[in-house]
Amino acid sequence: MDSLGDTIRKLREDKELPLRTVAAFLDIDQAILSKIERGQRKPTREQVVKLAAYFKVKENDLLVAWLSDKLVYEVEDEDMALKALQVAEERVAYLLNKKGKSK
Amino acid sequence: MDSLGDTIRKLREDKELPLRTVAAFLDIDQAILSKIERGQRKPTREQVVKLAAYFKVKENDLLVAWLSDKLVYEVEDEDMALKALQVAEERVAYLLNKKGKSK
DNA sequence: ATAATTTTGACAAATTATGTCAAAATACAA
DNA sequence: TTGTATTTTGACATAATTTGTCAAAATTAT
Repeated sequence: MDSLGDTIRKLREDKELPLRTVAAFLDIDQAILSKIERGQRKPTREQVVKLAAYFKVKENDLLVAWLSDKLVYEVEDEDMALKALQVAEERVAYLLNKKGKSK
Repeated sequence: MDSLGDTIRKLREDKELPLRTVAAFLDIDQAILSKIERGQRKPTREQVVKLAAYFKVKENDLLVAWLSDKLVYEVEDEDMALKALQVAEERVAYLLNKKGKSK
């Protein structure tokens, strides 16, 4: 699976658009978009949503990539990264279950 | 599994120590420790390490709880929280595998 | 070679995290 | 009760991190 940056770059290059154009749509400097595409910066949630609309791809797909990027970034230099992710998963599953039942 | 805050509170209460004492050891105001124990604030990594030493519990156990707290916090109000965690897990597993092989 | 695009890095602005403080609330003892 | 220790709360200050701009350097395409 590609990183979010790779995905965005591909989408942009497929349409042969310069950074300038997409960055203008996002209302940011092209320098940032360049960095986002190469994983040196993380886009905001709003930027991801805008990009999904702009490129007409599923918003959720891009958001999953964006969120998981952030998660990986948060744990990547920790020894117990995997374990922490597993524990987090358990807890989220538990929270979701609880919320589901309360309806 | 308990949250990190609950764990810390139990450890402190077992030894019948006031917030003041442990907070002094951490070199922070007791107000913050109170909030940490109730999950209103997140401790720093250094504070977690110090606490593990102070209470003589496994540092990794506390760090896993701390990290997973942060992960849950990061995704909790997103619909695709679980999916994002799973993707992140895959990626981390992949990264670990790669690192392992390069030795 | 030159024009367009992308990348880089120094810096600024905005946001979020971390902390202090003092007063209010709570628990506990006398 | 009354007083005393402890905990909690919230307003505010400070520090750290994120997000952004800008202009120049590097790269790519004509």
